[in-house]
Amino acid sequence: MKELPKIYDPKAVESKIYDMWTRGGYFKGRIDPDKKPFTIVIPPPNVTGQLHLGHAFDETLQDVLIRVKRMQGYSALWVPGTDHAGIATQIKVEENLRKEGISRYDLGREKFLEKVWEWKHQYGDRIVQQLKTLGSSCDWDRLRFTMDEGCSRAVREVFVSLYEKGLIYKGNRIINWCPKCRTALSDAEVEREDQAGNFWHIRYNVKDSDEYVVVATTRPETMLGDTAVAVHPEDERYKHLVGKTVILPLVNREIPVIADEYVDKDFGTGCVKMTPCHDPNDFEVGLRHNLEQILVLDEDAKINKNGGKYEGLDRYEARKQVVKDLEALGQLVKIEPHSHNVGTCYRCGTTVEPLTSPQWFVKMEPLAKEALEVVQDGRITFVPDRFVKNYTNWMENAHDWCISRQLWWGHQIPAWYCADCGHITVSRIDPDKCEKCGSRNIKRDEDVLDTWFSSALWPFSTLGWPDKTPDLEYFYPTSVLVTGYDIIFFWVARMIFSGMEHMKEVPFRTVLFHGLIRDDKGRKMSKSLGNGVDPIEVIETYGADALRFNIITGNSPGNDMRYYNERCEAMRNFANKIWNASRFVMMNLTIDKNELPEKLELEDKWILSKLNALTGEVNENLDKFELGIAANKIYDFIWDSYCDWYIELTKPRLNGDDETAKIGAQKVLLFVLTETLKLLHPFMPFITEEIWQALPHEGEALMIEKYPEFSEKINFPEDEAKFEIIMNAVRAVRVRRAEMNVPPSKKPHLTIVTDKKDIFEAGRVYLSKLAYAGELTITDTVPDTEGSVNVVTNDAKLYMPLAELVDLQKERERIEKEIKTAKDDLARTEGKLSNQGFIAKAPQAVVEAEKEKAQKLRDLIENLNESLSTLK
RNA sequence: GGACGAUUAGCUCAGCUGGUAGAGCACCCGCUUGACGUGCGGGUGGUCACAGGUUCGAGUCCUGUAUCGUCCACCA
Repeated sequence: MKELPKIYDPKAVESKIYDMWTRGGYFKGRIDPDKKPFTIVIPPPNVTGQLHLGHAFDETLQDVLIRVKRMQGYSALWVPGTDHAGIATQIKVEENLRKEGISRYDLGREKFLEKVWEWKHQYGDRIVQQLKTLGSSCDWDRLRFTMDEGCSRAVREVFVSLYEKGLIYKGNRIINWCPKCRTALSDAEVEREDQAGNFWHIRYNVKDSDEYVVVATTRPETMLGDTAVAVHPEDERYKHLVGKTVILPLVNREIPVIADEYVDKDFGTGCVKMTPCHDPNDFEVGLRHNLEQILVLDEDAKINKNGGKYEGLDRYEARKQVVKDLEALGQLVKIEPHSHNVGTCYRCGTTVEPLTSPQWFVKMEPLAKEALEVVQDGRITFVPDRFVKNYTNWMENAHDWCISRQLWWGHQIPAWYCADCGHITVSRIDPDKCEKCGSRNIKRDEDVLDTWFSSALWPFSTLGWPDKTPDLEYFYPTSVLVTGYDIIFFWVARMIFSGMEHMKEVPFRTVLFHGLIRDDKGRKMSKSLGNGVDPIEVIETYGADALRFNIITGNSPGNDMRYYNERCEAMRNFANKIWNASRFVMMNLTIDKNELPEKLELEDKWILSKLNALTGEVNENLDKFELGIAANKIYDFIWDSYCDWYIELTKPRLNGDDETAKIGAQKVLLFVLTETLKLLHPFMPFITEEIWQALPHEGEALMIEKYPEFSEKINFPEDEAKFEIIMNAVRAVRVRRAEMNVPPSKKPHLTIVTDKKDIFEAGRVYLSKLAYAGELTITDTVPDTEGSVNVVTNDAKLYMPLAELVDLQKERERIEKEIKTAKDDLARTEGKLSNQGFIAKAPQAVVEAEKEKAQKLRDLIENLNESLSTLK
């Protein structure tokens, strides 16, 4: 048996163990008709940089699930991969170039993309490395990237097929435009924030009349693009103006007054300026009334040539100038402070500008229908289920999805425009001529697709789709998707309708949502705050197992959690505890086979039965995705039951002369430790594997051992209860001694008076050790108790001659106090039992438990009374 | 304007299908108990945000209220 160091050093074992697993090929997902598949596809981390704690959380949950299932005999596959992250990555690379003083335009598309690929290789590899450091048991042979050849084919196939079905269309519609990223965004990519602003009230004069209307706006510069003023059809104040025209100030354009239900009579002045090109509502109204569309902003959010003399001004400068000019003209009625909601780009935070632009869209309504059904009818389960409501609400109201991006990094849209006939050719293979007129004068769309378009296909594109691969056949649908609730709309929703549309089957059976990891003050971790925690640094300090256990415990599904180094420290201590317990077992081991002895002592049955109960509970909680509860139970068992009690209990046998007893203790120690390591392995894979390898074992690796299951063979509830009687006595003695400050070195003669002599006799060997007894007498008759300290439990009265420490008066008071507490307790219990409602309506088991409790209290009171009467 | 979450020991959090509250850290007392001081034994500490209700019984279910947080939403 090899000698283990006193303190567990994660650095010395983690990479070694990981290599061993890799060499063994244990991460490999194998198609095995005799096994059930269990599949997870990783939410692909962006290749923008490095992993953060949020990833560590995500990956740990997945690794626990996949390791458990693998041990339970499933053919487990965890597909790893990374995401090209269109905007995010492009921004990063552009920032990098800017340091050298060049822009992407200087390089040109082709050269720029080379640079991005370089970046991708560098950071993609780094992320893979970090995933391995965490212990992730991914099948690395199946590593994928959203822009690799296969995924790109999937994207192309989906785009073309949706286009053919009429579910993808190109249209000049209002979209969210980020002037900094210079691209269109989907609704999901726009974040909303309240900003302080103003309501500018502007007077529009009615043509050929002294009348005027006043409109209020938060964005006065957009008036340059106004093409109507709208009022409510029933609004008596303005009814007579409908059909007339007003003169748009500054521009001096005649625009009609129209009536539309959209206008709220009671809000503002009841008159709304209509800017169809720069407001989504106005756009809709404009369509209804056939209003002219005048776009006044360019892609940098500067006023374009339609803005007349304001051309070239930035939107905010234009705002100032417009207001100033209006004021000069006397058309500005008033300015009211008003906070309003503005959209910002989720990548760069710039205020987005709604504007009309020719873009590609996915028609949502037909796709949403089935996506809603599968979640409603349970074909997909959300954990926790409260997110169903969130999902449903979004899916029911989803607008068409703008999928084109004016970027270079991404999947280029497979559409070709004919310069001769204007036809758009959308094709699976690059065409060399227009499919309609045959002209060779065609040009490919420069735009790329939304990153999330390819992510949406991830569960099946990674398994080989659009080909009919054996992987796809066997591993799809995937089993569980693990992800943060923050990307339910971006990703989860879109995977669901994509799976249903292209695979005719759900992409996953269960979605396990987790929360966000925040800093110790509850703030979101972010670069700007500088409060981010690097998981790799944490692993350096505390070890991967400690980080994993920290993340898994003390947190319930779907809830955010705060990260504390202190907690990691506690988990590192736990790892060290296991290490030393194992070290103890190994030091005492003379056997080389893991098997239970023929004869089991009471304490053996107790620990085995406890282990068995733990096994049952762990499995139950894993089935419910309560990983934190499962992990906590293992923690408690190892620390409390195994280390603090059982190991101490075996010491007399291990150090004794009885060879059979010695071997027996070793066997149970080894058996329980091994089973515990199996239970713990998915949570703390490194240390458990390292220890298991050093223990007598059959098989190659712990990670492919069978996960323990509840077994009647080691289920001893009665013996468990009997042993608890001894434990209670030990605890009672310890409490008394602690109260009197008796040091462990002081070992008085202990007399146990009980009618359960056989039980205490069974524990004789270690009872004296744990209760610090010099000599031990177990009897049913009360001895001479002169000068004794009395200790009382339900089942025994214990006496220790510590005359010098005994103050009779205090002893009497203490016992009387205990009697009173017990009596109060009993009164409450009996009150319950005499309550007819309780007896009649409470479950049988609860009533029984209550009766048992009453009996125990009566025994205790009796013992206390006797103890009091013999006090001298 | 909707929806959701949180409110439990000094701090951070558990507490599943209702049966008089748990952990880690912190704090206090004691310990060279031959695995571990990253340890051992013992202990202090909670009217479970508030108000009602259902129930024999509620931290746990229902209805409100308050505070904090998140998401969704086209009021110009």
